[in-house]
Amino acid sequence: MYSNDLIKGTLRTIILKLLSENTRMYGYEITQKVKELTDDEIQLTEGALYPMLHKLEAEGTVVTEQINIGKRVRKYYQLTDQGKEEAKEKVNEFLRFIDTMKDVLNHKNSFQPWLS
Amino acid sequence: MYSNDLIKGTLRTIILKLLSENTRMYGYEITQKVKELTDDEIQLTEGALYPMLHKLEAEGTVVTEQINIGKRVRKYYQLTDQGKEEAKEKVNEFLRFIDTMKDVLNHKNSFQPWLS
DNA sequence: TCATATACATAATATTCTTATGTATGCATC
DNA sequence: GATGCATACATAAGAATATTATGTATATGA
Repeated sequence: MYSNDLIKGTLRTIILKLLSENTRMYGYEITQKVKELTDDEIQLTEGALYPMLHKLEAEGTVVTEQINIGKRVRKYYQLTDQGKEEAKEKVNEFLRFIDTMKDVLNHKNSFQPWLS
Repeated sequence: MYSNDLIKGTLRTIILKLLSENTRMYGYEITQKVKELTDDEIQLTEGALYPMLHKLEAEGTVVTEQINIGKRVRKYYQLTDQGKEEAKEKVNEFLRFIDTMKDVLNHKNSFQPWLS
């Protein structure tokens, strides 16, 4: 498990990516998929996930569909056309961003002969 | 320039990395170095930077030294031993994290023959 | 029956960021 | 000498997003 603060700012992008690959998913399914893909290293918390899903819906990025599974309700989320577009952009931007971050974090920033 | 929300959660790690390579730096210098390293793609805002530096000082991660440059004051930040340790950990953890994120964001998550 | 998994949700709080604002010096140029 | 830009610090209000805790309820296997 990573320390929590690394995940900040990535939640939206993760959700959009998964929805862009899966046509439709429900909240709990998203948490499980992320656990699986990251070998338990990233675990989404419900208190962050559900508010974000609601926000995406309010924005028109996703639409929902409620399905009854036995007596339980399951709420599916699916990208709108606008959402699909946004997903592509966000994912690409994030991939570029992490390459930039790699440059920063791998870079030797100064020559300090007294340390060698 | 990246959209702002990508930078979230990375500020602390960026600062620690730069300080671990440069023995000591002042706030403005950090903003300029990041601009330079990222070809202007990441620009730290002062409203985020200074509070974070103050927090790092309060935690004992860095110590400060004020230098007079003409009539202006410049405040240098330098990692403590504890800070050096933390810097290594945070940077390594972040590099691992972005590899994990790459897995998530590059992964084809399901086989959907009706889409091909 | 008891624990765990599935499945949703919200509320209080904390953290961290943006945006705006303030102070002040140094320097080049019009 | 005024004006603008760069240097250099700082804080405050507000927004966004996360954590932690809690609540509801069904399903299932030991």
